[in-house]
Amino acid sequence: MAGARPGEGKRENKGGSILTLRVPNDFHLARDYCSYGYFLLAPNHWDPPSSTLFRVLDLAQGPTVVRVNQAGLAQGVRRKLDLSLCGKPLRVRASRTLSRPEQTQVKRLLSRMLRLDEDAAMLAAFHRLDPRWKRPGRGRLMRSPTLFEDIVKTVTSCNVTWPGTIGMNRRLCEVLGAPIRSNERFPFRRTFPSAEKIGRTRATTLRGRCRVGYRDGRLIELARLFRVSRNGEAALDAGWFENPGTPDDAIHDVLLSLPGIGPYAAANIMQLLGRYDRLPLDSESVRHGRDVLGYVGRDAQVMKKVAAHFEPFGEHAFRSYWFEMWVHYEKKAGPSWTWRRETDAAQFIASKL
DNA sequence: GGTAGACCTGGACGC
DNA sequence: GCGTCCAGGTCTACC
Repeated sequence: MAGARPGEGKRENKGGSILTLRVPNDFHLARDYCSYGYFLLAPNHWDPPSSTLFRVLDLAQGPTVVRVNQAGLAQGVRRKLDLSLCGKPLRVRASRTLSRPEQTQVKRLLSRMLRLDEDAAMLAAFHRLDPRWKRPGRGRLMRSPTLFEDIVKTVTSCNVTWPGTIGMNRRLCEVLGAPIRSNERFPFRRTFPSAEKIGRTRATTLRGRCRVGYRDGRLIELARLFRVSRNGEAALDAGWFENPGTPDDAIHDVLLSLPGIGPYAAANIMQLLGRYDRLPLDSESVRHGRDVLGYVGRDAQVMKKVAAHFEPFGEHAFRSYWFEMWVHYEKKAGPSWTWRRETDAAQFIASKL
């Protein structure tokens, strides 16, 4: 189990707290953080030369930036991973001094992002079913620190090209995010906006300044459903979605009933919740079906063939599908941990892949 | 249940 | 620099 025990591995640096976060034996920060496209979306930032993850977090006593490294890493952009780093602890530097509860909060949020609590038995089962990913150690998929952010990122990735998604997320943070208090230079200085903040934002602001287009009303509705009221309750309880005991079908049905969420988005949010049996089929799936799997026919026919191709992977279908596509991207653009957000983003358009 | 068209933005392209 | 076309998933109306 990962995590900094209270009082363990914690130091005060001149600018802020330093924590040590233990990780599972097979965890590699560069490989496992740069495993899903959201690692390129604000307020996440990956710095390839220093193999450092920067992230603005909204903590109990205000926003802070954390810098995360894995112990023993070498400087400079490297195409080949040093897998001997697997399992080495993470060094987390905060931009300010954190209280004890905030240290626990940082641990919890980073653990969700990096899937440090991923079920080891499930990972092993995935590798048995699809041995292609055992040796490279692929299995974890990066996600956001909160379910709400994952949902907003999914909605802003629908019906838009990837550079558009990058722009929407950057502007959501710039316009609605809470600012950090620090004179240091960071890639981002504002949090991802909370459900409370988006829920009380005007549609004209979302459309005009964040340029989310017709998604404005849908994002506000979603935010109001996840917004915690004064009595501490929300119309939608994130804990219910995150609870492993909640049946897959129940979650899927609720997701499909939410504004802005159709079959693709619902399946994608399911995988972000660690439920990998559904495939979020979209135009990328069709491209993959044609270019990599060699299928022919109309889009709908190719999509059906892609679904049938991954059906034997059962409850691990998404991971097999995703890493197959991800390796294809890496063949075109180099290893994901060498990608830069702004300059490499344009490559991730179906027509160019 | 299946299909068509509208919804927006940003990039590519032609002039 | 301007106008046009196109890509992208969801939603609604219609058959």
